[in-house]
Parts: sequence; C-alpha cells; structure tokens
Amino acid sequence: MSAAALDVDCPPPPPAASMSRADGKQLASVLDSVSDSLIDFSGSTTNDTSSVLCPSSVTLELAHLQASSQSFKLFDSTARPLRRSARTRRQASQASTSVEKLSKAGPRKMSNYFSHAASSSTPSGSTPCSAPISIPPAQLDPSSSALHRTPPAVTPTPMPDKGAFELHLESTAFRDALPSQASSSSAASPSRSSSSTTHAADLDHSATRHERWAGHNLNDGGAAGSKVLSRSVSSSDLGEGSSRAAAEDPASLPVSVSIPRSTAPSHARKKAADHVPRPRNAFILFRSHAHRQGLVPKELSANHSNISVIISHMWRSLPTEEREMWAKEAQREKDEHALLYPDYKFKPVYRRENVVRRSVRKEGDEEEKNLKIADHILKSHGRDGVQLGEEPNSNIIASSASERKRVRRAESRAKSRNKIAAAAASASSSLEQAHRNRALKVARRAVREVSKSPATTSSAASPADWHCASQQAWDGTQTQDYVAPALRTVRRSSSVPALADSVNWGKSTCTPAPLSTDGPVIYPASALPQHLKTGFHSYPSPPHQRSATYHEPMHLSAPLHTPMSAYSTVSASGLSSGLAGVQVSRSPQMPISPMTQVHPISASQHSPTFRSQRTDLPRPFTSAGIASAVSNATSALDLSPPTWSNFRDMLASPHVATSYGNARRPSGTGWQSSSRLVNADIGLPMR
DNA sequence: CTGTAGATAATACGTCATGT
DNA sequence: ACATGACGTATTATCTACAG
Repeated sequence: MSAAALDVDCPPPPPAASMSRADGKQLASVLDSVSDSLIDFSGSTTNDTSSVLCPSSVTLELAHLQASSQSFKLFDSTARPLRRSARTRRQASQASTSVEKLSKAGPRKMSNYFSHAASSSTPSGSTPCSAPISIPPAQLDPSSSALHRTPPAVTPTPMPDKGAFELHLESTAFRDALPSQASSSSAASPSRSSSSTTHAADLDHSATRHERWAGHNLNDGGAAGSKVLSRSVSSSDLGEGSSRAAAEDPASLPVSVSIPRSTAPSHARKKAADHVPRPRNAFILFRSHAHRQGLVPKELSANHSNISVIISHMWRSLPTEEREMWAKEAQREKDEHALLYPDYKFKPVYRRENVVRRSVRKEGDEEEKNLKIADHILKSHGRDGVQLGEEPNSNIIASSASERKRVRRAESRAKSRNKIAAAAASASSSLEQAHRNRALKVARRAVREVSKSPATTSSAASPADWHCASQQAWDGTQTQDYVAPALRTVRRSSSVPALADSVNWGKSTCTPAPLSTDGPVIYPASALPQHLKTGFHSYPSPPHQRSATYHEPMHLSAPLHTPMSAYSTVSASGLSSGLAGVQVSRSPQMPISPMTQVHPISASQHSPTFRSQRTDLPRPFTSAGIASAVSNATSALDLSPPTWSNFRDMLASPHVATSYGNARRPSGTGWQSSSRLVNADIGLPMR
C-alpha cells in the first residue's frame, strides 16, 4: 500500500494530516468499492471499454475534426495520463509541505466537503500516478459513508490490475476538533502527503456544516484549508486484504468519493460569505465530470456555451440507465446536503422586473458543428452517436433554449389536445350520452329554479342553450350575438336541486362533446388542464356538502368589446342578494402588464367588499375604487377587440390561462353581464 | 342557509447549480 | 452565454370551513 500519489487537481491542496492505520483501511475500502462500482457501473468487466460514459475508458481522438495533437481521455480506468501539468506537480509538492505546516499550526478549518482527502500512504516523492479517471457516482459501501448511502448492488468482481483512480476526497483531519487518534497519527508522520479521514460524528463535531459544503466560500484566508484535494491513487497499490479489512470496519469509512466541487466561485455575482450552494443536479454533475475529464477539448470548443451545448447533446443521447445513474448521484448529493443543512432552503432572488436577456446571434453552422462534435465524442466511445429526433435536424433547429422551450410547449399542447380528443372520444358511449342528457335536464331545472329569484334575469342561457349556441358558427357577425362562457354557482338548497346528487358529470364523468373546429367546444372537464377549464361543467359534491358548482354559459347580445383578459363572474346564489362580480385579470401569460384583479362585489352590503389575493390592494373596495382599478387595468390592455375566431384561438392557447370573455355594452354604462346589470355607476370608457 | 375568505390545486415562469 | 433539472414564487381557479 504505497502509492497513492497526490494529485492536486485545481486548487492548492489543503493541509493534510497523516494517515493512521485505520485510515489506510478506509482508503483501501473506498478504492475497493469504487473499483467495484466502476465495474458495476459499466455493466461489464473492466475489459469492456465501450460501455457507459462515466467510468469506461476510451481514448478519444478528434484529429480529423480539428487538428489536435492530444488525445482526450474519458473516464479512463486503464490508460495512463497523457499529461500532468507543472502546476499540478507544484501544487502536489506544496501539499506535502503544507502538511508539515499544518501539523505545527494546529487545527484548521474544514475543506470542501465533497473532496475528502483520501488517506494515503504515498510518499511525497513517489512517482506521480495520475491517469485521472472519473469516479462514478459514488457507490460506496453504505457503511463507508458518513451519510449512509444506499449500497450498490455490486457482485464481487476482480479488481482491475492496473490503472489509477482519481479520488476526490476531502480531508477531514484538519479541523478544529480532530479525534485524538487522527491528530496523533498526523503528528507521528507529518511528512506523509496524505490526510486521514474521520468518522461521521467527527465530521459534525469538528467543522460547521457550511464549511464542509461550501469550502470555497470560507473566509478563513487559508487557501489550503478550503481547497479541494484530489488524489490519484493507483488501484494496484491497494491490497485486497486491506480492502477487506476496511470493509470489516465500516465505521471507519466516512470519506465521500464524489465529483468535486469547484473551489472557486464560478459566477461573478456576489454571494454572501455564508452562501450555501445548491446541490447539483444530474446534468450539472455530468457536465462537471465531462469538463474535468477534458471530454470536450478546448481546441474544438472555445467557449463554455458551446461546451454546454455539446455536453447537452451527449446528455440527451445517454442511455436511460446512465442518466438514472447520474440522477442517483444527484440524489445522493441532495441527501447529503439535506443532512448537512436541514434548514436550508433554496432562495432564488426573484427579479421579476426588467429581466431582459441579450439575444446573441449564432453562427449558422455553429449548432451543427456542436452536434457533430458531440456525435463524434459519443461514437469514439462506442456509442451510437447523438440521437436525433424524427425530424433530422430538429435538434439543431431547437438548440437554443427558447427554441427548445417553444418546441416543448408545442409538444405539450399537442399532448393536451390528444388527451382531450381521446377523452372526448371515450365519452361518446351511449351510457355517457344518457348521463349527459340527464345532467342537462337537471341543470336546466336548476337554472329555472334560480331564475325564480327576483334578482335574477332570465337572459342567462341554460347549459343546454349554450350547448346549442355552441353549435352555431363562431363568427356570427351577422347576428352580433355571441356566446361566452361564464361562471355560475348553484348551491344546494331547498330551492335549488342538488346537482351533485343526481348528476355525476364534471370531474368524474366526461361531458361528451364533439371536438368542433368552428364553434365553442365543450370539453369534458376531467380531460381539461387547468387553463382550459372553461365551457360548462360541474363538480360533483358529496352529499354532505351544501353546494355544487357548474359553469353556466352566458348568452351575450353584444359584440365583445373588452379584451379577453377581462371576464366576469356571476354567482347564482348571490343573485338574490345582488351579488355579482367584475373581474379584470391581466394574467402573466398575456403579453400585458401585471395582473389586476377585481373580485365580486356584494350589492347586498352597504359597503361593497372587494376580494383579491393581492395584499397590496386596499380592501374593502368601493365601487369608485373598482372603477379606478378596472380603468387602470383596461387602459393598459392594448388588445384589439377580439372576434370569436381569435377568442377560440386564445381559449385553445395555454397562455390564455383561465381568462373568460366578457361583454361590455356599447352603451358604455358600465360592465354588464347578460344576467344582471351590475355596477352601472362605474362608467368605464369605451375602447 | 348564505356569503366570505382561507386553503389548495394547477399552471407558468424565474433562478441557480457548473465552468470559463 | 449555454445546457438541464430542481425548486422557488406568482397567478388563477376551485374547494370548503365557518361566522352570522
């Protein structure tokens, strides 16, 4: 057990304590399990180098893509390193000297949690053994982890007899309260360029959690103590016996083998000193890994934007198992994060205003080039290359974030349409038709009952009427009659039939309706996403509930003058007391200003109340205030008067959200629903 | 029994994790 | 700037408890 050469990856090395015998066992066990996991990870023996991207070994040559005298190594467990930078060697020697300094200086602050310094017995003068290969997502013996990871299902497999593993291990030895054993052993052999590991309890005992997680944010000024220490340890240096011995002493393995975090802040934005970074997700882990392995040669991709694109191509082409594997690692990191920071909560700084992103024009062939690079890298590793969609160049076309977003939305819309169509088709059975007829009958009766209220006008159409109207042509410019969905709430009372008792429509039973292209479509509510829940439907209520709700259409006798984002609600139960509402909504999905919402006004109260979920709006709200709010809201709406055709389009668009149409009488006396004139005193200006 | 308001579901969209 | 994924807030619609 000699060799574990110190390979300081990027940052200056942390001061490392020397290794105790137990530490040696730990490292051996770690390496053992790592090598096992590597094998397991690739799903084959170590001779098979054509497997997964993560741990397999392939030498990549991209000479024909672009002149490059260098081979690129990817997750190589067998090959020797191509180069070892002078800086790295210098840092390695610095590390060993820093160990001496540390032993004199006493305990130091914790280094990066994810970069445990592996215990190692490598003499500082030994030949660097460095072929850095990746550590797959840690699949350590659960007992080896301070955080008790899930054990990998690893069948005992012969260790690779050569090659080296680069471990990114964090030294836990140089912390405020080291266990006496580690300290003593450190003092006993200060010349060793290694560090010991400690138990989980020691981890918590000695350094703050934050320091462990975000070593790069430490302000201790001691660069060594806050930097990642990574090592390359030759697997051949590890005896089987030591591994087994370590395995028998699981509690002595608190090290974490993982993809190290950078020690330098990667973004210019200032972070608080105690900022805790988020756990990385699967893709970011993969990206970090690929970047560290030099997977995308710099010669081929000058900037990280391209690197991201290339790696994303590779990512999407990875088989599911491999992506799941990275997802597991991300989950593991997330779990550790949660353990370290139980009170942590992601707090994005929400800059809602003036979020303007610069649009950068791309070179025409850049995307294609990136795609080719990714494709070649994959093929160099025995893969099929970048998997393209059905459309040959769809990946290229949709490479930009906005494009992909757009494509995803289009796909989502298509999916939604299919779902609706399928639901509608499935709802066309005669049994459901009978249900629907019954529902309509009951609904009509309910409306009649409600209409008996003196405050209710009779102009409100029944659902059946509306359904009939929906069969008419949409662009009814000849008649100037329009049908718009509106809301009506019917409560179960002595005067109103209990809809839900007799009608099981709505959420549980589809209301069959043909998908019409030239008229309002009555969708089965159960098939509708939230933003398309319009038309009329009801919600079944359990018998003990007092109310049931359905959407009742309003028959409007005037063209729609108001923007589609304005809509009205009418509560049937409130009609007797004059409850009616005007709601002006400017949803964020619309290309208009922030939302202003005006909610029901109770005419039965002397002081009309205003309800809004916005706390910054005054309440109670007077009619004058409502008028002002509505005026302000609508004045900012610069939409041309909608026609039915574009209303239909808007309803079909997810960006319309749940906006309903409203009509405003040309007389300009105020907002008016077809069922009841309300708030005539508001006196909004005509548009 | 009615009207109100809090709770909650559904959806959209923004930030941040890495790296230079 | 750029990728993907996790997770936050914002918004709207719907559900439901409860005071009067």
